[in-house]
Amino acid sequence: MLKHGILGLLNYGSMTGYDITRIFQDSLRYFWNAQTSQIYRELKTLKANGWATDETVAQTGKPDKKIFSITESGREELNRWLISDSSELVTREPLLMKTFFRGERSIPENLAYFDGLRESCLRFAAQMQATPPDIEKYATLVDEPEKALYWQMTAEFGVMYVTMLLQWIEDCKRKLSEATNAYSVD
Amino acid sequence: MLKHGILGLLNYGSMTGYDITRIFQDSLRYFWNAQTSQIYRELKTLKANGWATDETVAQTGKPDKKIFSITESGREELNRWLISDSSELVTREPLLMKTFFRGERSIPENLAYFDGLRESCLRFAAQMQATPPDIEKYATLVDEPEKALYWQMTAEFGVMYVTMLLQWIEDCKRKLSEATNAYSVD
DNA sequence: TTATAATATTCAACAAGTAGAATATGTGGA
DNA sequence: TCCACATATTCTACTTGTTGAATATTATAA
Repeated sequence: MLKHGILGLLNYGSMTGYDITRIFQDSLRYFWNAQTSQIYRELKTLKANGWATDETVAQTGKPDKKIFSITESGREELNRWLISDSSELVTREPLLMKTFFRGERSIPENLAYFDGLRESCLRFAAQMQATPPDIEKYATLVDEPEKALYWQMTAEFGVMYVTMLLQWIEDCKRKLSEATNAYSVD
Repeated sequence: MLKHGILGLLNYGSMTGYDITRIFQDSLRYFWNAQTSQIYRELKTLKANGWATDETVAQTGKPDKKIFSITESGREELNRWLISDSSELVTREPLLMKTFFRGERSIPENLAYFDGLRESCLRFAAQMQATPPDIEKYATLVDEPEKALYWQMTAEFGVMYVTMLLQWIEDCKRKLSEATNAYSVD
C-alpha cells in the first residue's frame, strides 16, 4: 500500500526520498503514517522491481540527493493497483480495541479516558484546519487541476471522521453517566 | 495491540486459541482483522512473557486442546496497557490512499469505484445488523453486565462509521458529477 | 565560536501482519 | 462409502511497520 502511495507521488513528478517524506508529513499523514526509514526502504524495492529509476545529483551547499523517477512499468503497476478490487473497509482501529476492554477500569477513569480522546480529536481538527494551504501548495505538482479534487475528498473524509468521532465520544460519555446514575443509587 | 486484545479475552475466562479465533470472527472483526496463525503465535508470546499459562486437555471425539489462562502478571500487563496514553487517532486507511490517487483514472470509472465502495458499506451494514445477537452470546462470558456497555460502544462506532462513509461516498459522487458537467460543455 | 535547523540518506533489530498450507479427529448427511 | 463440516493447532515464508540511531553538508543565528 505504501509502495503504491509512493508510486503515485512519483507519477506526479520525479522526486527524492526527502521530498516524499515531507509530502507524507504534510498531506498524507492524515490517513497514513509512514516512517522515513520505511519510505527509503520502499524506494529501494520500487527500484528493484523496475518501477522506478534513480539518479544521484551532486548539489552545492547541500548533500547529494537521489532523484527517483517512475518507469513505464511503474505506471502500469500504479494503474493495476488503482483498478484492482478493494472492498477493504476493515483495517485496524486501535482506539476500539482499547475501548472494548475498558470494563476492567472504573467509570470515572473511563470518563477521563474519553475526555483524553476528545482532546486528541480537537487537536487533530485544529491541525486539519491549519493545513489546507498545503494541498494548494502541492497542487502545483500536477498538470491537471481536477486531480486536486481527489485530494480534497480525502481531506473532507478527515473532517467528517473527526466530527463523527467527537459525536461518538459524547454518546459514550452520556452512556457512562447514565450507568453511574443507575448503579449508584444512594 | 493484538496481544492485548487476546489478553483482554483471556481475562474474561480461560479459553483455547480456537475460541479466541471465533470470538475475533464474531465480534472484533469489525475493527480488527486477525489471522488464525497470528492468534496462535501471539498466544505463544503471551506464554513466553509469563502473561498466560496453558494446559493441554485430551478430549474424546475431538482433537486435544490447549486451554490458556491469564496470569497475575498478565492482568497487570492488561491494566498497564489500558491506562497507557493513546492518542493514536491516525492509523492507516487503505481506502483513502486509493482515493487520493484516483486522478489517474477517468471520472466515469471513479464513479463506478465509489459505487463499489457503497456496496461494500451496505454489505458491512447488513452484517452489523445481523450480528448484535453475538454480543449477547458473549455477554455470558463476563461476570458484571456493565462490561457489555463497552462492547456496545464499539458496535455503535461501527454503525456510525459506516453511516459516515456512505455520506462521504455520496458527497464524492456529487463532486464528480459536478466536475463532469463543468468540463464537458457541449 | 558554537549550536541548531534544514537538507539528505542509510542501517540494524525487532514487532506485527499476511498468505496459505498441513495435520488430526470424529460426526452427520448424501 | 465418501464428502463436507466443525473442532483444534502448527508451520514456513514473506511483507510491512516501528524504533531509534548514525552520518554528512552547509547556512544562519546567538
